[in-house]
Amino acid sequence: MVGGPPWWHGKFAGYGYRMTVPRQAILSTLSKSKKHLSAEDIYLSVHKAYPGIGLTTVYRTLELLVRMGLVFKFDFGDGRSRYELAEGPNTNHHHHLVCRGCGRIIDYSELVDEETKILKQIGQTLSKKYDFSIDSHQIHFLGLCNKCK
Amino acid sequence: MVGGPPWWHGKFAGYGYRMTVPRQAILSTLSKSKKHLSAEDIYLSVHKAYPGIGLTTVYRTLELLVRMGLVFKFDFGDGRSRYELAEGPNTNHHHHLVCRGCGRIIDYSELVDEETKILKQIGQTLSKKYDFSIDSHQIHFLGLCNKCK
DNA sequence: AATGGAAGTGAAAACCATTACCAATAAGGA
DNA sequence: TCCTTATTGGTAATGGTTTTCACTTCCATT
Ligand SMILES: [Mn+2]
Ligand SMILES: [Mn+2]
Ligand SMILES: [Zn+2]
Ligand SMILES: [Zn+2]
Repeated sequence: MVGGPPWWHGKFAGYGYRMTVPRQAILSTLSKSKKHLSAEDIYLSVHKAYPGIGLTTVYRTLELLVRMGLVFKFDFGDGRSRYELAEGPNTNHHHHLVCRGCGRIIDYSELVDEETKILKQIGQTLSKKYDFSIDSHQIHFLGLCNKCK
Repeated sequence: MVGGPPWWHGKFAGYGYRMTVPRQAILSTLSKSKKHLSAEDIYLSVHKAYPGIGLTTVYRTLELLVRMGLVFKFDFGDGRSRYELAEGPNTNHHHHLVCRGCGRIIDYSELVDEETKILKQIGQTLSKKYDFSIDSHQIHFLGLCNKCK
């Protein structure tokens, strides 16, 4: 329940990156939110505590975090990218239902175990056949939510 | 092998839409390509045969076709949307490997039968639980292709 | 054939999320 | 503390997509 340094602290030095205040703040914001935040969402949130942090830095940091595998980047079709913390001690593997009417996103983690089993198998087959190293996957179900149909 | 009117001809009148030259041309371009075309790709292709057709119409038409379910729209992370004809007599259900290094997209249709089986099941469960009507799904495997790893 | 309303179109301008640029700053090992 | 270099923030561009608006085409009805 209590502290200790956040679990991502170690990840930076190893790559030759520095752990800075903006990076802390952005990771902290991501870890506290359960939504799918846009770059601007994150900028506004971070900006309250650290008004000096600029939007450019948010974009740069997100790109870095995605490259490091700490954050997932999604496109749900609303014209801006959405970010969420990758699986860690506090987040579970899940996929998404995307409403084409209102853009609502529903996370689901039911049955991901079954999915995962089959996807792992498929991933292995594809890796071999196409000489492609897979490091993550996304599943989107598209349709209409209860309010929109 | 030979003609008859394209299979999509019927789909328009039913919705109160008209079958026009630009729409014909765009569908024709999509049906002849095996790649994942951007709006500009389509514009350039269509423009050769019909120099009068504008980029705006391409965007508008693609939006319409996506709404009608005749075309799928994808975001593979290269900053522009990509389109491909939905499944018909000539196209098969498939999913994608997306290379984070060079952006290469690999279509695969191996094992989609197994996927489909499980996804149909999962889709039903989710539909019911979230009162959400699913009309399509996408699976992306992200990683590095042989040239990039 | 003439008419009128609705659907469709193209050129240009506006939009806006993201990126490039560059001078200034801060992190962290020696 | 000093030095090297990663990092940052403001501003200006970039570029894919959307909006606007006047004009054209389609088609059901006189
Ligand atoms: Mn999610
Ligand atoms: Mn494809
Ligand atoms: Zn909805
Ligand atoms: Zn590649």
